[in-house]
Amino acid sequence: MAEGRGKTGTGRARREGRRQRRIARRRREILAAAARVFASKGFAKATTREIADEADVAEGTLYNYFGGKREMLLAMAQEMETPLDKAMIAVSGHDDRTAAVALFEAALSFTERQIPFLRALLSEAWVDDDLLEQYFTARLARIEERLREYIAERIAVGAFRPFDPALGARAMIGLYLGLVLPLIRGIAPLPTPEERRALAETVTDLLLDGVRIGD
Amino acid sequence: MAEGRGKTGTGRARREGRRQRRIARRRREILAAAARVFASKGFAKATTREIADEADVAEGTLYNYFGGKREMLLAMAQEMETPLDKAMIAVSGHDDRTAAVALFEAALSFTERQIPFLRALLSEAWVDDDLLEQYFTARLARIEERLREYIAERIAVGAFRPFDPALGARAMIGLYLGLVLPLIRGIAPLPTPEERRALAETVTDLLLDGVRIGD
Amino acid sequence: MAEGRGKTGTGRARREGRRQRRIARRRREILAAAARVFASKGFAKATTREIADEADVAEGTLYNYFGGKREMLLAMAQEMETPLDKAMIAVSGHDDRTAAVALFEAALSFTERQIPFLRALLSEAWVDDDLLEQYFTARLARIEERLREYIAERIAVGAFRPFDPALGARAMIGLYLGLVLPLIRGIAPLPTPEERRALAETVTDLLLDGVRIGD
Amino acid sequence: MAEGRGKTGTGRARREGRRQRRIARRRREILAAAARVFASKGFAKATTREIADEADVAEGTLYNYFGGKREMLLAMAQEMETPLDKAMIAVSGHDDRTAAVALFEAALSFTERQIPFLRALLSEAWVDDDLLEQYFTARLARIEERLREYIAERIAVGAFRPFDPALGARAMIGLYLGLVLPLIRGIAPLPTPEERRALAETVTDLLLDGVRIGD
DNA sequence: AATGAATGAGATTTCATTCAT
DNA sequence: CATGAATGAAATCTCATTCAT
Repeated sequence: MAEGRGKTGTGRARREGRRQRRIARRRREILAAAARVFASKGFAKATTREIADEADVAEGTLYNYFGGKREMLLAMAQEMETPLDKAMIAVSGHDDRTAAVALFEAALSFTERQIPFLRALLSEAWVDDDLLEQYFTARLARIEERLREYIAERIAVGAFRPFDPALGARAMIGLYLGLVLPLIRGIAPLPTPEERRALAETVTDLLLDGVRIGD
Repeated sequence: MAEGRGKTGTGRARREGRRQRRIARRRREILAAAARVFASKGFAKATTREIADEADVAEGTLYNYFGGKREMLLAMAQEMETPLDKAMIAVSGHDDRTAAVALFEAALSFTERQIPFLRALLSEAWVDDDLLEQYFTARLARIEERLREYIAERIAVGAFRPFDPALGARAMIGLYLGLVLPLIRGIAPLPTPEERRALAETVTDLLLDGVRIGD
Repeated sequence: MAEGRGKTGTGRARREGRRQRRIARRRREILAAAARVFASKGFAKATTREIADEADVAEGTLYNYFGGKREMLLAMAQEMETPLDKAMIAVSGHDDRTAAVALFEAALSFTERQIPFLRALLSEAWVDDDLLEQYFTARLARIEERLREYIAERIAVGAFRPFDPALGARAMIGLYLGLVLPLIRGIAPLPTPEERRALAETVTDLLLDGVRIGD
Repeated sequence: MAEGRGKTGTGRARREGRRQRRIARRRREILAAAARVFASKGFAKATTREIADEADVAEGTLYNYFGGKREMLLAMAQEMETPLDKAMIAVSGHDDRTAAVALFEAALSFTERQIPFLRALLSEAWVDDDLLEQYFTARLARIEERLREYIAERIAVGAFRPFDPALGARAMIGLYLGLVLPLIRGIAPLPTPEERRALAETVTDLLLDGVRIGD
């Protein structure tokens, strides 16, 4: 912040910088270790000893970086990207199919990147209302609203057949969740990029034109 | 001493019957109490003290009916109906839309009836592979297979457009799961019967004909 | 007490007698069952449920016959014969060897008859001073005293070489205990009557003349 | 940073050494406390709370040193010396009487040193077959075999009168056990060194020459 | 008298957190 | 900052005893 303090100052600053980076790195390592443990046994069954072992530090060290077990979970939630807004803006202007496929792919790949955090957080969000609301419901609600508006508009211009936009939005999000949860839980294998695209296209086509031939 | 105890015999049998019923009732009460507690705090955080309080018995009494906390969970799983087979048979012969709406409604109403058990079990199934496999994955896999066959057949006769039946089946189950999980988790309000039907119809129509007008 | 009360009285008395005998028999059965359980797991680890199962009655029934678990143990102790006095009197007048062999055999066969009770009681007497004192130390002390007197007298008349009678008595009782404990504990096989006699004779000869030839 | 840390290196090593010793000492303290408690109430009735109180640590601390109550018992058994082999070798070459007296004294003094452990272990060995076999029967069997061989040999050279060596060995061990158990149990006072020697001599003389004068 | 379900005190064990080194 | 032993609250489970039937 204060600059130009000569050699010593710079040296101290540099050292300070290294220290900061070292601390940040250690923090990330611990968080990643905690995520792995939470993911595999659930938050409640995970022990600080296990986390410490996984992170290769002593138990006491955990408390130099986090206030406690629960704070690690909250830190994970905050660390997680909130990505879909960008993706939604990026696809505006394209036709329905292109946009939908791109969005679906983006959502899938975002999910995959966050799997350990998501798996860890969901284990607890299933029973913790605050966590669920703050980090999941709230985010999904924003997306759902956008979808609702989009659908309503497409119906208004006669591009979509008339149906309840709210139900439609819920169904789309439901479809996404239902496909993605087995990935997070680890019972469905991660798709290759090609499979991901094929999945996105198939689902998009089903959504747009349905399964049935004729009308 | 010997014989001539029509009355006595009956009396003893009757008493035994009452006893059996009393025991079965108590067992159900405890299981329901456990389900409520598991559902609200998750299996791991639930304590036997809370379950006992909720069931209004002493802690020790729990162990006269179940071997321990985990056995209560397994008892819940076994108590749960496996219903969809019947429903699938019931709708065979109807046209696609009628059958699909009926199935979806059946699945929804089955789910609603089992909400406390489902919520309790899922909290643990999220971190317990055995439980997940035995009581969820296995059941869903059977349903998924049936769907796959059905789709393949409809494509073969030219009623459905050609797409990967496996992906289609996964997508349908995913759609169901995604819609139903918020209900189980308790963040979406239970639909009224009318809403349930509307939801089933909307989803079915989306599935069959898609959102888009024209082709 | 009051006799000649006619038919009814006699009938009632008879019935009462039967009842008394039935009760006494049931009591003995329960005590024997308890002894078996105590013997195999020790008093502390034995459970009333196990005793009840072994005796083929309900748990509550135990409390109609005994005040509780501990009272069963005490009842065992009281039930046990105190036999050696008679035996000691019986052998007086015989020569040393005959008397000693007979005594040793009597002690062995008494012990064998009481094995379940002894094993049960000793498990607890090892840690319960009252029980040990009341039922073991006290009895042995009486026997030890008699032995001491006997030895002193034989030394006085020049039949035994001079040695400390107290130590000698302790050694004899110790010899008996050390031989008999493995039987009670169940790690040495019960001797046949012939083996018992051979053991008694060998031990007696060792005691009287030692192992060494010459002098 | 690199090298030149003769002092530091030594310091760290020293600290580590102190730590190791502190841990070992604490372990011994806990084990001794456990032995006292087991000895006075028996293994089954002893509670971890009592052990912790006796050792003046918190209950949880016990589990930093031992896996549980039973592991404490096993640790005691393993900690116990197995001494008599050395003693038996030490006396070979002496005449019978000198050797026997020395052995008996050695056995007595070994026993006395181990009294708390022995008393603790025997309380459980009385009802636990594995413990008895592993830590008592097995050791005694080895000693018994040696005695048997020794007796057989002495009989062969005409030094001992002919009798069953197996019975003789059993009798000698029985004599030892019977004399020593009251000491372990705490009902006979510990002998002074002089009394110990007198006891060893008396018992040896009885064994060698018997009580009887003449033949 | 017999039964066995209910009880609740108490035992063992785990684990998040603290703190002296 | 790192360490890891100590802590003690809390959880699960057992079992002797009671008591309504």
